[in-house]
Amino acid sequence: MATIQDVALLAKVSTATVSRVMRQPETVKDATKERVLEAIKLLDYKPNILARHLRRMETRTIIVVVPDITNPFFSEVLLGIESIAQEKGYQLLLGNTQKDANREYQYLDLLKQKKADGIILLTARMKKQIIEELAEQFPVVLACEYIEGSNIPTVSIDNIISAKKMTEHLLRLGHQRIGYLSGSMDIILSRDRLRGFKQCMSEHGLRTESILIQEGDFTYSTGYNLMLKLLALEDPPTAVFAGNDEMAIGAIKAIKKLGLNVPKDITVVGFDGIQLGTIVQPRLTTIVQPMFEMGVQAMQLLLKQLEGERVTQSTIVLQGKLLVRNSCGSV
Amino acid sequence: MATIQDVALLAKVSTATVSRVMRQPETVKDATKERVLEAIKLLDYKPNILARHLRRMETRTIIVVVPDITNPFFSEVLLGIESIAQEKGYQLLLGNTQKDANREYQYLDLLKQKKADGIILLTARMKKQIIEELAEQFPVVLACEYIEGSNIPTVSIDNIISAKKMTEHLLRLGHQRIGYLSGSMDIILSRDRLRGFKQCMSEHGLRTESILIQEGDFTYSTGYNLMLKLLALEDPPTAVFAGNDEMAIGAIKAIKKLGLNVPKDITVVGFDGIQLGTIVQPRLTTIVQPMFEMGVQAMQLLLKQLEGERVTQSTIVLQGKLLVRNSCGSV
DNA sequence: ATAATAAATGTAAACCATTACAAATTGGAA
DNA sequence: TTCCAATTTGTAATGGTTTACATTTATTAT
Repeated sequence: MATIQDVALLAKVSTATVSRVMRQPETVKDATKERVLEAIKLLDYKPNILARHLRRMETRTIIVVVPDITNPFFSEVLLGIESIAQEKGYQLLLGNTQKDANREYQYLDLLKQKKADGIILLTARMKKQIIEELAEQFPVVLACEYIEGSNIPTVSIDNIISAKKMTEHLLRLGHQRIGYLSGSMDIILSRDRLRGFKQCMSEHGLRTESILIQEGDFTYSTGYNLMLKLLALEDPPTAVFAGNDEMAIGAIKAIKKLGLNVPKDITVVGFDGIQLGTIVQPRLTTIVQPMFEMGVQAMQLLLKQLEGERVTQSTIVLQGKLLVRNSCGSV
Repeated sequence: MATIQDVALLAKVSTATVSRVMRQPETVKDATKERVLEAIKLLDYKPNILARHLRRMETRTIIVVVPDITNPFFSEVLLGIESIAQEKGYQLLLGNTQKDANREYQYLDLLKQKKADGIILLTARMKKQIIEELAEQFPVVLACEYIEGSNIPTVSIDNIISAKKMTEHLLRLGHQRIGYLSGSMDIILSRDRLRGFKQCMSEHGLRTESILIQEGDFTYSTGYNLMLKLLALEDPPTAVFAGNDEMAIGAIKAIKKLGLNVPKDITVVGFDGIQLGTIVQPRLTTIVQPMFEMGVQAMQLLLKQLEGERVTQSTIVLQGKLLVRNSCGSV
């Protein structure tokens, strides 16, 4: 494969000139430029990006750490990130972790080793201190999940307020006995959603029975299983709020399995706004998160840092929207 | 950030020795090794991967070109690729194209520029000749889609045989008038599936009416729309074979919309075996592709090439499995 | 003790593009 | 024509690691 030397030789100029033709063509005389371009074409020369990376100490690559690529929620955020990255000439290194915190650390190392210029974390189960130290030295953005009491740049929605909105909707429909299917409690965002639910209930003078609150892990199957549990109660809830759409859909399946109807017998609502919610029967009432937009904003926040701006105290909070469809019986 | 020089200085050895401690510890005396390791720890030294890349002319990165990351089929294949890559210490550079052939070319360039050691194409809409030239020089693997009459290493299922299996199943159930919803015809795999369908029909002495064969683009919405079209016929089919699950699910939705029942009134079957097929009502009869396994095999095939083996004429054909569920009424 | 071999370490080139700085060329003004 | 400034081009150092080859040190056999 041809190097810049070969081009220089063929075009009878120095390597510096060749480099300039590629990076700042204005500074090279037209005649020379043409000779060089011709040589480049002739040799099918492609600059070795590794050498450039080393010399310029940047890779035009960013790492995106994702807990699970097969989760449509994350892939939508990823798409948002990608759209901006692409536009600005950055590549994405996929940091799939399968929810394993150890693998998160591996990607941090990769960043330290300069394999990438920055990192976007869609999940952050690592020790707060470690991420903060990293963020001092490298461009870091948290998206979706965040870290309590840290001032690392973050993009998310307000899960507490959003969960309240949904709960209020259920209360408006007359429900009083509401079940809650939570994601795993070691994720801040599960806790926030549950908090919003509980706050809203108590603000309306209603107690939340702990038996009605079940902890799952955001998957379809736990939604299904936990719902069966709730249905087995002596006095099952009249409505169920699931911490995400997948669990809600699992819950609906469980209800149907027992020959009951959603929303006639039991109302089910979700959280996230994935496409699947429009396909299932009945269509799922949910909180729509601006997934793509979150990705876009996260990338833009990272870009600022990549361009040398010192970004602190910048937490972008987007709106979650209540989307009423059929699964709550109000339409 | 500390360099190898700093470590060498502190440990009072040469940079070569430091390098060796990191790559072949056996060749360094224990006492020296310890001194070096201590220095590394003390300075929190992380080798600059860019320099290593340049020197060794390898990046331990591979590009995966995906037409659409939000498609669950591809993300499952991606997961398979990732599992092996991870195991062997390779990173994945995400090559999302949004089905745009131009963007495929961009990723080829990236490979030529040495940003990665190899490439796995989950989509290949480029000119055959260009890919073949590339494959001469770099490790390339095609997965899922393939290129006709090319001997680039490929992993796929036999779409013709699989489609035949499904068609036979429908015929066994007594259907004679079968509709077919195809993916876009410019994709080889759509053509293969249709071919399998047609072959099977004619082998059983049945004609395939062209009005019953509709071309879509593998999306839920075209499945829906095309199904409405078929239902509007004077003499609609008693069964519909969709070229993929998404379209099948769209078709089911359309049938339900008109107040008809699947499978009682019309049978619908799909192709792929995505998780969604188990969630919809009725559960979808389909051909299950071993998505994860395809990813695994593709990565292994690439690995062989990365390790210097000259892989030719190796086309891995996996089995698609007929999975009978409720949507065809035979259970 | 000495030679021969093996093991451990060091030296310096290589990887290739970029860029600070120096040198050469060009153009215009006096 | 001469000089100065602006433009264009070249030289060589730089980035940090790896590794072929050379050298030194340790080990074994005689």
